[in-house]
Amino acid sequence: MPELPEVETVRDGLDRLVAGAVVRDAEVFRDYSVRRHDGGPAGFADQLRGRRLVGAVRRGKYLWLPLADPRQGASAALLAHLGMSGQLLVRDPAVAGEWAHPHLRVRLHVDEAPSGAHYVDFVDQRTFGHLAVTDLEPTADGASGGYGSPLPALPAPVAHIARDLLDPALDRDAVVATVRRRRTGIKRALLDQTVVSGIGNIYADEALWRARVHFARATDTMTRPVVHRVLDAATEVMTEALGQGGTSFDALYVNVNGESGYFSRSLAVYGRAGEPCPRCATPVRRDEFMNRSSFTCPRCQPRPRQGRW
DNA sequence: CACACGTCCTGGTAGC
DNA sequence: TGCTACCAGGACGTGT
Repeated sequence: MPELPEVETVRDGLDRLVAGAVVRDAEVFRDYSVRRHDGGPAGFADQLRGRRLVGAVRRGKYLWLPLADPRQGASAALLAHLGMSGQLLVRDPAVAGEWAHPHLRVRLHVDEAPSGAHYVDFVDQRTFGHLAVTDLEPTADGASGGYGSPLPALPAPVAHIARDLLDPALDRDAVVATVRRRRTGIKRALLDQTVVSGIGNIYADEALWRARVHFARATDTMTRPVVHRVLDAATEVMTEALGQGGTSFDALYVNVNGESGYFSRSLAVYGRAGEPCPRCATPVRRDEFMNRSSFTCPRCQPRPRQGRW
C-alpha cells in the first residue's frame, strides 16, 4: 500500500522518465478514477491534450505533474493519488508489447518522453486512487509546494494537506505543538494528514514500535521529547523504506506496489501478529482500531491506562 | 463473506 | 446560547 516512501519512488521515476513529455491523448476506462476532476472524463482528456508535463512534485501521498501550456495563463497540474493500490506505469509498447493490465483505469499517450516511453498507465485494482487536472494556487507560506517542486504553488485539493517529514520546509517543532494540542490518541494524530502528511497505517505502527509508544497514548499527555522521538522514528523508517524501494524499478516500469521487498523483510510488527518482537521476543499483538489493524509489542508498548483509541 | 485501507463527508461534541 | 474548531466513524470500492 503506497505511503510516502512508495509515492516518492514513483515521483522520482516520473521525474526522470516522463518530465518534458507532451500528452497527445488521454483515455479514461473507468470514470470513477477521475471522479474528482471537475469536467468529467471528457473534460479530463480535453485539458491534458497538447500539454507538456514539466516535472513531478509530491506532498505526503499526493503527487502532481505541473503542466506547461503557452495557450493558457493559469498554471495547472495533473494530480494523482494512488489510494490503496494505485500504480503509475511508464511503458513503451515497442518494448513491452501491447499487453494491457487488467486493472488499467486511465492511459496517457505521450510524445517526447526522455525515456522514449509512449504510455503512462494508471492501474488501480481497488479504485481508491484518482487522477484529476487541477489549478495550481500559491502556498500559504510562500515556500515551495512540496518535495521536488521549484514552485511556491499547490493543487487546490492539496491545500489542506500538511507538509511531510521529508519536506525541508517542515517546521517539526510546530508539528510537535500541534500534536500536543490535540485531544486524541497518537496514532490518530499521525494518520491525520492535516497534522503531518505521508504516514499511513503501516509506517504509523512501525514508527510507534521504534519509539516504544502505544498507539492509544493520549497526545495531550505526551512530552515534547516523546513526540519528537515518534516523529524521528517515522522519518527514520520511511527513509529506510525509500532507500530500499527506490532501487527496485527498471527504466520503463515505475512500480508502486506495496508488496515490494521492504514490506516482507523489514517490518518489525506490521502484519506480524503472534510473531516475536525483534527487540524482546514477546509475541506481537493485533488490535482493531479505527476499522483497521494495529500491531504492537505488548511489552515494549504497554497500553496506557487512559488511552484514546 | 469478511477484510484490507486512505480519504471524504457527516454528525456530533468540547470549549469559549 | 451560539459559534467554531476539532474529532469519531461510516461510506466508498474491488478482489481475495
